[in-house]
Amino acid sequence: MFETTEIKDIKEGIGEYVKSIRKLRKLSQSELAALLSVSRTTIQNLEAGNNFTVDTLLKVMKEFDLLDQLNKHIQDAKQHAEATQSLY
Amino acid sequence: MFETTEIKDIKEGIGEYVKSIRKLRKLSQSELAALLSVSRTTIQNLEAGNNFTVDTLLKVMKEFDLLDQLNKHIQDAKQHAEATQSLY
DNA sequence: GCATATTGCATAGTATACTGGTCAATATGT
DNA sequence: ACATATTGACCAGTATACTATGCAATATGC
Repeated sequence: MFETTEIKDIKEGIGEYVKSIRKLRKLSQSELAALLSVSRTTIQNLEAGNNFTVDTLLKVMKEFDLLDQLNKHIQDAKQHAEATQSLY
Repeated sequence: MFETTEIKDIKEGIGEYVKSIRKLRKLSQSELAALLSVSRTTIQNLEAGNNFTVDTLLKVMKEFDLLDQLNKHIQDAKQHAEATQSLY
């Protein structure tokens, strides 16, 4: 049907996700921030669902070895879009 | 084994992906920018693989009805992380 | 070929994400 | 209970994403 998810929902979901994997690794916000060379405030805002840059999110995902997986998703999605394109 | 994908690769991949779905919808950068109430420069930078905010990316994905799908991915990933957590 | 639309890139000003710091409230461990 | 660590929230200053604009290079359509 129609889109029910809002941008705010996604940002909050990402924040909760980052928090859960950070806990999995038994890291404090300060420790994670230090690993990524960003401030704790940046981690705090990300986890709180405020606006942030992709660089910040991707630094987190790189730290947690999620970049290759994400890259596959993006490449698949791109291939799908380009395949659809070529039908016309 | 080890992570081979770099942050820059992801941003470029996202840029190419956005460009391909924009073309699918037969929109110019200016038209998409107007739909999202952002500047063409912002779309240009996103597609070029420069740094950008999640708000910008999510506005694009919302326009292309991709938020629900993205939300599912995030919730699944979060569930997985929390399930792993509870094993300890 | 030509005219028009679109794109890539640069630049200056504005908005805002990021930084570094502090403090109170809340967890955590002994 | 207590001491310590962690978190959430705020604030002032800095870095940078976003805006608006212009222009050259490249597509697109006639």
